[in-house]
Amino acid sequence: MSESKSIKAQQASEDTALALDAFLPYRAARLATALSRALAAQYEQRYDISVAEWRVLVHLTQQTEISVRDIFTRVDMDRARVTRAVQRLAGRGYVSKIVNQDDRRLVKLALTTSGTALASELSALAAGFEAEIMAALPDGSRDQLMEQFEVIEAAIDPSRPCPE
Amino acid sequence: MSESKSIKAQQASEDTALALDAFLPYRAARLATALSRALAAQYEQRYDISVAEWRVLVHLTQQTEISVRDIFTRVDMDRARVTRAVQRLAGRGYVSKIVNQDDRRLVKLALTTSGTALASELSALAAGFEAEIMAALPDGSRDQLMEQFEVIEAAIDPSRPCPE
DNA sequence: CCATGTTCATTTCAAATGAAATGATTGTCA
DNA sequence: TGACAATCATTTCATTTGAAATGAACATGG
Repeated sequence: MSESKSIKAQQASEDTALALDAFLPYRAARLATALSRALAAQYEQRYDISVAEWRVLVHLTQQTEISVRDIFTRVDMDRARVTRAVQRLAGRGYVSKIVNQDDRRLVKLALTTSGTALASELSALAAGFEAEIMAALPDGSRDQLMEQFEVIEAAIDPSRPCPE
Repeated sequence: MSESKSIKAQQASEDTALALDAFLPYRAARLATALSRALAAQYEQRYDISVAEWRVLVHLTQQTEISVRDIFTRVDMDRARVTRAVQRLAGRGYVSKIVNQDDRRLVKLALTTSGTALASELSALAAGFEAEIMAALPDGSRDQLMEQFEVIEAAIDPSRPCPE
């Protein structure tokens, strides 16, 4: 092992050096993938459900009779990704797709009976997962976090209600 | 427009309904992609650099004479992704790759002169980006956020120093 | 010194991804 | 009414992704 191999840990031009560990976008990405992976590990195998499918399911738990567009605009996913997730969920009988007769370009999505059951299980699992994690933080941290997330997102996206 | 089309906003089994907007993994993912996209928009075109390449560059700003493994273990990326990012950076003359003579399986990566210059520009840009965002939050929020991220990651990953 | 097992970086290959194209439907406005 | 634009879901296609395979170099234990 090249122990004292003159570890030249050369800090390239200190003035501009950026500590990646303390850099918000990087840390946010790391946190998000860690959370996503840990949660997915709890259902992907057991239920054979992808993250995209999970999001569609949970979203339909809140509002049903909704279109593909309604989902991908709200759920931060690509149109194609939502379409595919819905296709697979429909193929497995968890979601029903019927053409909206008022506007036949739209599709009315809804959970089937088994879809509702599945969504309930997943929701319970997810709630438990989150509770377990938040238990490591002091009370109120959750609301505080959400509030901070909200502010940051607003600061990023100019199309948001940005007072000033 | 099907105004009063009996929007049956049916809340499937309220007890298990999960508010996606208040669900930490979802919000973290949304925040991360928003940050990543906004930042990438500032350099991807101008410098023709991907997120993976950006991470490698910035990482080499902190420690050089380092291997591919050192990077992907610390930077939350796949081995293959790091290899590819390094390949492209090397091909464009930003990064040098030399075989480590003490252990010829390893590669010693380092920024070239132009790589150092590019990294400096990108670091400055990134720092500015972050500062602009953090300005929307009260003082101290940044450290607080990082601390919370740290705790959450520790709560997720059992392989971390989890006192108890 | 040899055999076996590890650890690297890279490549392979199948699956996921998303931007743009498509086709079907609706809105608009002359 | 009819041409033209807009909107929706889906599909296409080229790129990206990551898990596993590969090959090269080292470590270990007989």
